[in-house]
Amino acid sequence: MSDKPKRHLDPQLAEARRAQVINAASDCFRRKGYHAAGMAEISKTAGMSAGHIYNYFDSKEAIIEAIIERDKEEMFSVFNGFLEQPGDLLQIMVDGADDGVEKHLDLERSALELEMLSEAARNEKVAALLAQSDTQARALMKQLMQSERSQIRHLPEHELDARIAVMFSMITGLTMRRVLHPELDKDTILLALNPVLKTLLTP
Amino acid sequence: MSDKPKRHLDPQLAEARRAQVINAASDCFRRKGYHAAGMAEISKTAGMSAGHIYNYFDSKEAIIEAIIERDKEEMFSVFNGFLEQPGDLLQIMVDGADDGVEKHLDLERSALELEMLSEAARNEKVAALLAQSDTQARALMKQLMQSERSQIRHLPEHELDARIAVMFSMITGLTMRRVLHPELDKDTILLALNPVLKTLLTP
Amino acid sequence: MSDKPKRHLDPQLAEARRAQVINAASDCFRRKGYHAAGMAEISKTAGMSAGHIYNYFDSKEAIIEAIIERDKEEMFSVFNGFLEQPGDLLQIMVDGADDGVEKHLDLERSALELEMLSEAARNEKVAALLAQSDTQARALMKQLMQSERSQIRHLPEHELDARIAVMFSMITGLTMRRVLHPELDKDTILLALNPVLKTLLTP
Amino acid sequence: MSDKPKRHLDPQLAEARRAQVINAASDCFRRKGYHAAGMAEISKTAGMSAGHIYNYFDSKEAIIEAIIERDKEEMFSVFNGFLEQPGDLLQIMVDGADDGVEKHLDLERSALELEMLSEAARNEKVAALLAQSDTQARALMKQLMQSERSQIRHLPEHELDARIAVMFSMITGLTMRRVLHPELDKDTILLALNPVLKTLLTP
DNA sequence: CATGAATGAGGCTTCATTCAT
DNA sequence: GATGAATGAAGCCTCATTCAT
Repeated sequence: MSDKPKRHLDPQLAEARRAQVINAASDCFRRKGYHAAGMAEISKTAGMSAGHIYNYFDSKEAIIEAIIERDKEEMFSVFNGFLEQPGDLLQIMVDGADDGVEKHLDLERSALELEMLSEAARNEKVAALLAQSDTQARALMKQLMQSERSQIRHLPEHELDARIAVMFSMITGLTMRRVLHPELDKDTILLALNPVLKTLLTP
Repeated sequence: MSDKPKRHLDPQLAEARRAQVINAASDCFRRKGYHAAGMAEISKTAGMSAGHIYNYFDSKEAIIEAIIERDKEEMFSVFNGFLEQPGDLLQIMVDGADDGVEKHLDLERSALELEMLSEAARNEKVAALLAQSDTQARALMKQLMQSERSQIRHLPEHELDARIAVMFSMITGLTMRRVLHPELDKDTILLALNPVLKTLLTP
Repeated sequence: MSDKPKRHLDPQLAEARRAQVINAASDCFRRKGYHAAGMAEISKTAGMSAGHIYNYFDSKEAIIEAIIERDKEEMFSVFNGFLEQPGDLLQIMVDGADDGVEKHLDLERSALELEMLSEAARNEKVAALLAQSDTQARALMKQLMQSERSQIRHLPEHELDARIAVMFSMITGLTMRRVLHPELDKDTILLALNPVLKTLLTP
Repeated sequence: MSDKPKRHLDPQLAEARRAQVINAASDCFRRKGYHAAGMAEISKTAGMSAGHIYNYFDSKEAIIEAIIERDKEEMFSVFNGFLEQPGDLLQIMVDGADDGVEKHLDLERSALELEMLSEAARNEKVAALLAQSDTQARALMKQLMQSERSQIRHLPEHELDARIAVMFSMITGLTMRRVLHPELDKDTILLALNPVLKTLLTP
């Protein structure tokens, strides 16, 4: 598939450059969307010539793939935070919802997530990466649900899977909501979200 | 704004042609995305020359706007179906969820909805149309929730708004879910969705 | 060249239709220019379907050719007016200049004349028609200059040709002037034009 | 207005490229006219890809504007030549007319000037640039007429303005004349032009 | 390693012209 | 005679990608 392994003499510098590009592209995609953000803008934001970016990424598409990879890692740390936190799972989630809703209501974040999903609908590689990320997130969530601190640790797996699917749907949906309904505020959401979380996290 | 009202002598033919284009464009946007689908492909799919499309639509953008309008009308009839249906609202929604989840899990439908949301994130006109459609949908939902057949008709408005926001988030989220998690099936979802609906539709 | 003689059953009607189109196109070209005026607009202005115009003219180009032909005839009558007028030629021309300058300062008229000259620079047929019209105008002018009422009727022909060339240049130039210098008014022009006319029309 | 200043690292190269495009476009506009000359042809003539032209010009319109600017500068140097030349103004102009008429009779030059005027009749920006150029030319001419070497330096300004308008009309008109009357030669024109110049440049 | 000049395919849109009715 | 729906070539412009330096 890739004929050009593109070895770099200084792997550390290379990694730094890749990060520069990923961050810059991330910003640009957020602001303008994947299609509307041009390589020219990305290169300017990254402080690097357009041509040089191709020494680190095979294509614009490869950049969005790298962003997904990075976001997956961010997601891991969020879940790890939950895993390490003491106390009842329901309480953790309800507390986390406060921050989480705020974060997911961020309009620019929505835009980027939408771009990626949208791209996934027709780009197999992107779809595979996102699906993989989602699978791992669900696995981590299930692990949480089966931990000692969970009131539903004894429910059958299939039941847990169902609850996770619905819970994740809700989170994704909240992210999208902002596009359609920008005046919606965090507190309103929490008013209805908390009872739903309770439904999903208690037997 | 538009100097060319472009009256058509045979309004029926004109409407048929518009529908041809809207359907063709829907397909193309689903398959390739709004940006990637070219007018050439749309025109071929519609069985009509590219130039001729411009006798019915001012621009490619006008086509996606028409699609949104069409979908809005479809949404109205779904709600009207609910409004005319007898019986307890919770029961209606739980029954409706059966069909609804199936419909929303349809991968092609998801792709098109994603395209539109995605476009909305940076196209104000599209955003406005979708927001308007969403506002009306929420109003209809509130009307349902305040009808005699609803167990929560006496809750404060703000509470109803919150529940609606979360409920709609979940529906949108389910639509997106399919992209990330294609092996998810309807019955699994209903397993967890029904209790959540109950939570949202009872005091 | 023309395979389709296009005989019309009712030649009078046909001529009326041609005139309709010529007048409409004349207006449109004046307002928008030859290229910018579309057949759609011309047909609307003419009160006739676009397709039907092609029963009377082979192409858009044929229309501008017909306009030139019409204008040539207008030009004839102006000269005929001069020929029939009594009195000294210089006086006639000085008097005529008053009206003429006004007419030639008309901005829309300039636009149409410019369009035609511009088209002539690359369309042989148009060039030929305009040249023919110009040749006849110069011949008529020479006839005037050689008439009894002219003070310069005994100058050698070559001298007359030269004066005509310069005089016609000035008229064309005044027409164009309006585009570059719109605030220029008739009286200012006459102030300098009359002495020049005198120079050209006296020995 | 323009978000992309498009700085070029090597300003000399950039200027050379701009000149390449300007020259190529001049040729194409002459031959085919502004509208009929396509970017494809211009790019081929310039020996440069069509896309690359847009690194130096924002649009096709910007190219014609640059041509106007270039011609304005040429015009300045002609006037500066006159200003620096010693001797009586009338003599200078009569001598200048010899070269000037030749230059203005050049068919290709005419074609381009016609294109620009023609475009000015419906493109405000082009009209403004040409008008500005013309205004400056008239100012320079007035300066000449008011210099010591002029026999008419004491005439009232309004009288000078009038003479300038008529003189410039004549020059523009001569340029156009060639299109209608190609067999006209320089000597014939001078025969009548010199007395007119004398009329305009003496009290 | 790094640049940005250069390419060229492809995008949306317009419009003179044709033709079935 | 008359219509206007339909065509399709051509137009201007954008942008991911390459390559000489």
